[in-house]
Amino acid sequence: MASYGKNRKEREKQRRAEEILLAAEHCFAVKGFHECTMEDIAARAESSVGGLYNFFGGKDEIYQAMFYSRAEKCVLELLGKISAYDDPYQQLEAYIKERFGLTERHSKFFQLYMRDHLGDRFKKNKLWTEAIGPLIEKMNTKLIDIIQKLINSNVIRNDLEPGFIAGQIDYCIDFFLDSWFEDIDNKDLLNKSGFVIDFVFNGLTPR
Amino acid sequence: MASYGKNRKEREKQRRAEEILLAAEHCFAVKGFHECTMEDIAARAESSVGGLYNFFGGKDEIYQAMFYSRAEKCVLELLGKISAYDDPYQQLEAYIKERFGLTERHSKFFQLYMRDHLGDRFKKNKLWTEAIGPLIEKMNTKLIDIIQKLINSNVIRNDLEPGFIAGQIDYCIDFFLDSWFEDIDNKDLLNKSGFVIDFVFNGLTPR
DNA sequence: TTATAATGTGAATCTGAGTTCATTCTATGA
DNA sequence: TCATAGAATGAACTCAGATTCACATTATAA
Repeated sequence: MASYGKNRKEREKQRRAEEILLAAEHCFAVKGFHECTMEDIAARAESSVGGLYNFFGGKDEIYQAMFYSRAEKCVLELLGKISAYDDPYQQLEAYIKERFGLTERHSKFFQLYMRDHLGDRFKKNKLWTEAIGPLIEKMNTKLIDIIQKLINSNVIRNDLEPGFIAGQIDYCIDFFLDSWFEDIDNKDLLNKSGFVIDFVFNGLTPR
Repeated sequence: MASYGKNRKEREKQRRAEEILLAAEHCFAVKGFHECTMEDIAARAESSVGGLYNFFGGKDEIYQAMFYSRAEKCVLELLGKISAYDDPYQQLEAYIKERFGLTERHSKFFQLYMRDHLGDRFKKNKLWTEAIGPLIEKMNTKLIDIIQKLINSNVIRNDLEPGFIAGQIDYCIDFFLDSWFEDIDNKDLLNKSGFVIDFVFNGLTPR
């Protein structure tokens, strides 16, 4: 049957495209966007340079397709984990734990994210403003929402902006992530979430 | 007198070279290393492309000369401010305040630093490992030293690694810096140092 | 089996940007 | 005034790397 075969072809093509994205993810993460060549990607995808163009329009398109699909997946996973809880404190814990989990599971992507996109934020290019930005916004909104509930129930002090608190929590997490990347297989990240909770709630003052 | 004229020439050359670095600093900060061309720099320095090569060996050399001179200056300024105090708590305050001050005074440089070097850390290139790394190390050692004293005198709790605390403080500061860069002329940074102190010492728990 | 479409290949082409260089300009010092 | 050295200029050169393309291979469907 014609349509059956066509569907299989479709899936096959999808699969091959995904393999290319996987290769690209690795190469971009290791070298950064500019230093990574189409040959690098082709080699890792066990393809020829020209072959890549059967699936994507060019280097930029590969980068964007790969980057966006990863970012979207991460955000969905994160929101999924949070929604397993009703209690906002547990949600906050889940958020922090899952930030670590995501980084462990998608370490290549986050390596790339840090490498290229802490700079790209300033560039305000299309990929960022139209695709990635909204995703991050969505996550941030969720976190602020949780924090607001914790303020209302007097678990968190009420004299600070929820947005400010959300940012500070994220940066505390980022500290661990950055340290982890500098010595990637030494320590397991998941266990660090307790430290973050402790630090952001109790601070440095002795008890 | 010959030697007199020669010295003036020297100084003139120095001055012109510094102008070029200033132009380069701007261009690199705005576009990032790869997107910034020699023509961009030449235009901003009111020079021709070829003219730049009378002062520097090439694009890389310009970048490195500029980057290192800025980094060195910043570290010296920071250490200078700290050494004005004997009391470690005041030193910590001075550190935080001066981190903000530096960023305000050298905003171009720090914009570039964030753009390119949060990625370059992973690259471990020569500029980083031999020049910038040691500078940062020096600053970090100083901060850890201060924190250790505060732990000893029971101003800071003693159940956390000083290195960990130093990192967390830096990341709290970075949060403000990043926010500032996203809306650069809105808020004055200097006033934020109180927030950092408050947050890292008291945390989120209501009093 | 064979026609056809899809995919793979890598050498050739194109492009953009860093570097070089022959030449011109400017300032110094005799 | 004139000779010389240093600086400025920008067109030409070079080269890495993205893209294209003519051709080969493979898989599907009749």
